Amino acid sequence: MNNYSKIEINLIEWFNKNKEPWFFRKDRTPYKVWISEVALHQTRINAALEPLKRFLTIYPNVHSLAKSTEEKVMNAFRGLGYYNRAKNLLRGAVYLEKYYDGIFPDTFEELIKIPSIGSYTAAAILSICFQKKIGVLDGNVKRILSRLLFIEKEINDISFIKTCEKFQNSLFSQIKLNSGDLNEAFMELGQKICTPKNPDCDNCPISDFCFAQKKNKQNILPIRKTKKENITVDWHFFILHYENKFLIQKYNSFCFLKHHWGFPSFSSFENSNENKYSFDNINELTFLKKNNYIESKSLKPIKHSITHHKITMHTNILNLNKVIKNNENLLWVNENEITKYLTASAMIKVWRAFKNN
DNA sequence: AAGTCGGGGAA
DNA sequence: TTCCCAGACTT
Repeated sequence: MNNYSKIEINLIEWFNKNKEPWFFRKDRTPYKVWISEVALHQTRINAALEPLKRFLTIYPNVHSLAKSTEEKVMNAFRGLGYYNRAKNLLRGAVYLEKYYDGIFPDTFEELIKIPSIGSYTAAAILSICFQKKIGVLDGNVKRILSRLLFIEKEINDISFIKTCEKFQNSLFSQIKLNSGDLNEAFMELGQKICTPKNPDCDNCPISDFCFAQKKNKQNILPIRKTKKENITVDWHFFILHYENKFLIQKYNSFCFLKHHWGFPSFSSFENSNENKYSFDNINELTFLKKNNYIESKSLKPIKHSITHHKITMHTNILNLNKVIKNNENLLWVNENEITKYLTASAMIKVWRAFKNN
């Protein structure tokens, strides 16, 4: 038996003993695998479980998703972050309806043309749903292979990827068991054993084949690009209160959370004197210039982060004595309606802080 | 090839 | 607290 076979058998055996009974592993239709994989991109499984369940309940199939709207899909995706994924899921569903009558194709070339499906998601769908012999290459697998094969190239370097793909082609071309299981085994190994820090090599089913482990260098791999420096940001929100309503607006061209609904706000950045406003024209919100409010109050600042921005959120509550006119980007809503509009975690944090105040 | 986009869990 | 990372798209 060659090493590829041993790796396959050891991994599958380990997976059968240790796999988690995630709900999204029960019904492996291409649609559910697609949505699940996209929801799990760049996020921890535990954090994604409830939002994913909710999304699949609201949109149980391609057709229901395809006929929805961007705003509703983003709200169904709330809590998961990277909301372009939600918009791309909608685009993907529309594309599937238009070109495939809602039925998933089963080739790599066709799948990656669908919005939101890249090489990772295509390989996941092909192996899990169609038993195609193709390896997925996500962050987990890259980390494992960097150690297993001792790849000292920077992760995502073209030669790093080539080395991984060459190994996977050899492994999967001679696979005897289920290729979807083998892919999931790799990823779950990355979550539980071959972790970013302090991998648990003693309990690793393939440590006998791991070159990094032989050299005791598993902790220095994979090699990553030096990360972008954090930027400190102060983000000021205005909760405008008039009778029973609150003013929210669409962030069409703001620096954060584009296309989300939120409270009128502006950000100030370190090393910059220029503030970014969530409203296009400062005259839209005359309260900032004139004293149109009866009383104001501030909440305790809240910490938040968006990619490399370290944000302190400041909330000002203003009780107005006259209403600011609506336009398409400004909306007065009551407490019950507002939760339908607030999608991003940052905004929900602000709203909760206000409610608990 | 590089920039962008959220969020929470681990250390 | 700080650090870390489970892709795809646009330019």
